[in-house]
Amino acid sequence: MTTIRAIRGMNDILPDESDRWQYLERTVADVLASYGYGEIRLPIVEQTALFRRSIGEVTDIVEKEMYSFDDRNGESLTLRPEGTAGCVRAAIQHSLLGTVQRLWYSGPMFRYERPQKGRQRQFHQIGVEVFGVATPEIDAELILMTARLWRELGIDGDVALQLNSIGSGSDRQAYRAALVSYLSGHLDALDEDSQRRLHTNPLRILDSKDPGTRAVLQQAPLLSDYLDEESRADFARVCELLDAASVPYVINTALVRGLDYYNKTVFEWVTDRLGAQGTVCAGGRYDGLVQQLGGKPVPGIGFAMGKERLVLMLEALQAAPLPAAPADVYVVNSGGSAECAAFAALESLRGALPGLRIVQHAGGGSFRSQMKKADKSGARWALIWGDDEVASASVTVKPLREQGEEQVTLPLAEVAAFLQRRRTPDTTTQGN
RNA sequence: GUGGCCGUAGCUCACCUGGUAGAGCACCGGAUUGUGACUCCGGAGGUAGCGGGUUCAAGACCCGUCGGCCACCCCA
Repeated sequence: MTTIRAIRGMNDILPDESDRWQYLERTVADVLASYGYGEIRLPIVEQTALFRRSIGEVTDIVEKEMYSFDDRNGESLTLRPEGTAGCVRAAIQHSLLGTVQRLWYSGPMFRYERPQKGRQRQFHQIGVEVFGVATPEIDAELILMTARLWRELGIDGDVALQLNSIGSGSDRQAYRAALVSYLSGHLDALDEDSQRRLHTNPLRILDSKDPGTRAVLQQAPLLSDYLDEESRADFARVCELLDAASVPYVINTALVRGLDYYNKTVFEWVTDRLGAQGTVCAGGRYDGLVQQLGGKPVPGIGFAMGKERLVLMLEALQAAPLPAAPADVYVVNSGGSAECAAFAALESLRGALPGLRIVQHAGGGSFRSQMKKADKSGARWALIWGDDEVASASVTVKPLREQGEEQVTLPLAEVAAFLQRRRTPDTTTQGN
């Protein structure tokens, strides 16, 4: 019998790692709440047409990376490859767009790509979207919020902000024509990928890594020369607000973003700690998208961060708190009536001391082997029930960590108070 | 989709130029009839990813295949 494995690129997150994930999720949720953002929970599956119409027909995502399938009624559905489209769809569907909306969501996304460090087929993002604000202070708000988040997470020293404006759709169209015209004159100096992109997504050529292509780009027309007045002014204002808040950034004129719906401000937080997939958070404005998907002409802006990549950062920088041992108290017993006594006493102990993590030994074995498990569990205390304790309605409390403390046998009625007195303010104990 | 490296015990790895598997850690039991950590003793655990080929003989060599990692591409 062949054993069944998880799908390539879709990983299990084991208890060792989930501590770090929870730390990330808690911290993000707290920061978002402190700026007044509300959580929206969205389906993982949407109509395929939603993504085709928003992300762009000629993007790699739509052309070859979507997990699409026919529903039983023949309708084409797709596992969401990103979150913005679904969020916009929900905002339109539920008429949320009459007022400003500050929203966030969290969950899995799916793209059929070759897995590598920081990239998998099922990956997890936290996304943030704001609808209904056309002015650039919201651009700055989002960026400031992410900057605060990196500080809270303790990774701010290892991420850098890149910023650009890609102007309006018509700015970009004019620029695209100029760029294609220029590059067409140097066709044989371009690498193979860039030659292909000349016809599909010419702006992506700007961030090519090929030295020959980069040389050609030296003399290429600049997108910034094609921006209209409003785009220039808004971008200048974003920079001004960031300066005022002392958030450092670098303007990267090659920064374009892969999805079609972006316009004006785009930004990326990048790191050199993660190998080739160094973008940890990215986003931008998408003022035409709501209308494009059938809503009123409401401006939008948003970003997404990759949870896997942030977790890798936390790990690399040892920024997350050490994982807590799973137990505060480990309970051993000699079976039979001692087991019954332990069960009864522990239920009332859990009621009396909420939050105290009490692990009851299961699976039998000698006291010796049970004590070994107690030690391995990282628990601070072992509670011991044997025949003597049952006979005297008491329990033995043995300290496993403290130096110099003796084990004591207490009447059952006093155990809760005893443990309560000795609980540290921070109830978590450090394990392994 | 393309390329490079790699698949030996649960984990990290060894077995040198082919002679039918070994260590450390982890796990289980014991030394200590009801008490962990250190130490000592013992035990279990592998059809060497899978399939084919070369050979008297393959974990070692060759081909294929599946899987992993990293990079290209793409992007969070």
